[in-house]
Amino acid sequence: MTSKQRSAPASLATVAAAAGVSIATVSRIVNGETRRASAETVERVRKAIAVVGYHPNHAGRTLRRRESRLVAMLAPNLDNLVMAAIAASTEAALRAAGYVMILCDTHDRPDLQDEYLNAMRSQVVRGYIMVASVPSAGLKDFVADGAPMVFVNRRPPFGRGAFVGIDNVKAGADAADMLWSAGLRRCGVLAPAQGSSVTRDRLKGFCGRMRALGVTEIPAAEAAGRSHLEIGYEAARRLAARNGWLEGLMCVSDQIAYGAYRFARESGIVIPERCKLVGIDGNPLNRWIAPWLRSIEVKYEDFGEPIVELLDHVWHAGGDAEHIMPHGVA
Amino acid sequence: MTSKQRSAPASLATVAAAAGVSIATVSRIVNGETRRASAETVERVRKAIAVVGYHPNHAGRTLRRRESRLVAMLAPNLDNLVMAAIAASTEAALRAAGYVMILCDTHDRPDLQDEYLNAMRSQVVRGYIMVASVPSAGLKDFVADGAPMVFVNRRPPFGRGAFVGIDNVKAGADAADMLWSAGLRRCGVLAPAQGSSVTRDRLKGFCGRMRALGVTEIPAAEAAGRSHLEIGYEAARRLAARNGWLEGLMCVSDQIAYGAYRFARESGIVIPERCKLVGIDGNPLNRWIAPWLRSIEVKYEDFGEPIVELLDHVWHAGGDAEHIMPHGVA
DNA sequence: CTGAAAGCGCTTACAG
DNA sequence: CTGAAAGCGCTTACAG
Repeated sequence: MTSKQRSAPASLATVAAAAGVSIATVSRIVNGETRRASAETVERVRKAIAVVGYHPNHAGRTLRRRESRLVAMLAPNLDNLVMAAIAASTEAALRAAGYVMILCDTHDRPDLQDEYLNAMRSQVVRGYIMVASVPSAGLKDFVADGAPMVFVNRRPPFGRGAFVGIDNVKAGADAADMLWSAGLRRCGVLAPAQGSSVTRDRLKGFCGRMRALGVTEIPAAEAAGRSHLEIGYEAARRLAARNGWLEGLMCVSDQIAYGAYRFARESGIVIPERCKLVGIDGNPLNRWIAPWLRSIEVKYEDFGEPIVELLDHVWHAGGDAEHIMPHGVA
Repeated sequence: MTSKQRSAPASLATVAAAAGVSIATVSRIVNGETRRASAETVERVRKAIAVVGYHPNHAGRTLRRRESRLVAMLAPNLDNLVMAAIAASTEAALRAAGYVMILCDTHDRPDLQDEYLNAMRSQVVRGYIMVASVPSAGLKDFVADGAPMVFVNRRPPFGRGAFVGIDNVKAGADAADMLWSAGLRRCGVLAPAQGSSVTRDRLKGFCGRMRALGVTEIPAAEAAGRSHLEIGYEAARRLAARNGWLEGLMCVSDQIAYGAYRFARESGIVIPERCKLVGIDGNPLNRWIAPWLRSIEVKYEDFGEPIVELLDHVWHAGGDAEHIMPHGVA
C-alpha cells in the first residue's frame, strides 16, 4: 500500500543510493543503455527503481539536453469535428514517434496565439503545429527565428514554412461539378466575410469552374463572425433576401451548410427538395444526421501522419515543404 | 531583422552580463519583484532583456521550484462536442488563473490513460483533470499517492477525489417526464452495454420515474462499442427487431440519439412523427441540424470554472469535494 | 564496466 | 538595494 502522504519524489540519486551505484550508471540504465553495464548491475538498479518508486523528471532532462519531447498544436477552436479529427490523428502519430502533444485553443485570436507561442517556447517544445493560424506579430517573429513549424489547412502567413492541407481550388471546382452534374444551373455561394486562404481558394475554384461551364452570374453572400454555423445562417438570410431561394447553394464549409439549413427550415424551405446544399469538409456527422448534405470529403483523420513527417523534415532537412492531401467526391 | 540562424537562446546570465548586474537581480525583476530594486537598475535590465531577446525557460524554474504551471486534462476522446465544450471552458479558466492546460486523448483506453498519467507526472504537472476516466492500475496508484485530481462526469473510480458533474439520476427522471408529458406511454431505452456511472445513473433515474408513473414494462436495448453513434444505431436496430417501433425512445446520450435517428431513417420511420426521441447532453448542434431531438440540456461550457475551483480546493484544503452542475429541460 | 564532475537555467535564503 | 552561492534532476564527455 502506498502512503497517502506525499513525500519528495525519488530522483536518480535516490535510486543510486538504494542500489549502491553512481547516478551516471542509473541514468544510463534508465535510458536503455543496458549493454554497457553488467547484467547484475542492471538487475540491481531495476530493483532499486521499483523499490523507491522512481519516475523520471523531464525538467532535469530538458534543461540538460536543451530540448524536450513536447510538441505544441495551436488550433483556433475545438468545437468543430474537423479540428477534433486533425488533433486526434496528430496526437496518435506524435505519440507513436515518442512525443507528447500539447493542444492549445487560440480561439482564432492573434493575441492568444502569441501568448501560447510564448508559453510553449518557455516549455522548450520541439515544434509547433499551427492549425489554421492567424497572422500575428509573435508568429512572424517565430517564423523569422526559424522555429520548427508545420502549418495545417491555412497556408503559412509569412511565406516560409511547411504545409499540410488539401487543394482548396480543386475542392471548390469539384463542388461546382457536384451541383452542375445534378442539373442545377442557378446556384449561390455562402462564405465567411474575412476569408482565409482556405475560403479564398475554395471560392476561386468554384467560381472559376462555374464560369468555365458558362455560368456568368454567381450570387454570393457573406457574413462575419467566428462561428461558421452563424455565418451560414446569416449569409443564407442575406442571399435569400436579395435573390430569393436558388436551386442550389455552395457552402464553403459543412458548418456553414448547417447554418444555412437552419435558416431554410425556419423559412419553411424544404432541403434538399427545394434547394440543394453542397458543402466542403465531409463532416463525420453528415451520414448520421445530415443526409441532406452533399459534401466534398476530406479525410482529416489521415492528416496526422504527414504532419509528423513534415515536422521531421523541418527538424532534419529544414526548408519549405508541402503535402497536399487528396479529397473525395462522396 | 531577426537572423534566420538559430542561436543559443538568451538566459538570465546573458541578460545579467548585458546589463552589468547579477543573475539574481535579473531573476527578481523578471518575476516582478521590482520594488526591491532601484528604478535605474530595473530600467537597465528591461532594456537588456529586449536587446538580447530573452524568454524564460520553464525547465529551469520547474526544476528549482519543484512544480510547474502545467495542468493535464485526460479525456476519452475529442470527437464529441461535449468534450470540446468541457475542454475549451477549462482551458479558459486555467489560463485566467495562470496555468497552461495539456489535453491528452486517452481513447477511453486504460493503457493509454496510464501512459499519459506517467508522461504528465514526468512533466511535473500540478494537477490532473480526469474527464470520464476509466479505472486503471496507474490511476489507482496516483489516487493512493494523493495526486491532485478532479474527476469530471464519471465519478472517481476509487472512492477518493473531487468531482464535477450533473445529477444523472435526476437527468434520467427528467427525460422520463419529457416523454410522459408529451403523452407517450410506451417508451423504450437505448444505452451502451458496459455502462459507466453516468449511464447507470441515467437509466436508474429514467426507469425509477417511469415506474413511479405506473409504467411496468420498459423495453431496453444495449450495444457495445466506443462510439455512441454506432451504439445508438445498433441498439435501435435490436429494439425494433424485438419490440417493433415504440412511441418514444430515451437515449442515454444525444450521440446515441443520432445513431438511432439514422437507423430509423434507413428503416423508413419518420422522426419525430412516428417515434419521438429524447436525449441527454444538449449537444450544441441540435438546434442547427437536429431539431427533431428533445434533450436534457447540460451547459458543459460552464464546467471550466468549478473544475478549476475544485482543483484549487484540492491543492489548498485537500479532501473530497463535489460540485453538482444544474441541468435544464429545453 | 563504472564513477566524478561539470553544467543546463533558474530561484532563494543569506549576507552585506 | 544587490550579489555570491547552493542546489533542483538530469546527461555526458572523460578518465580509469
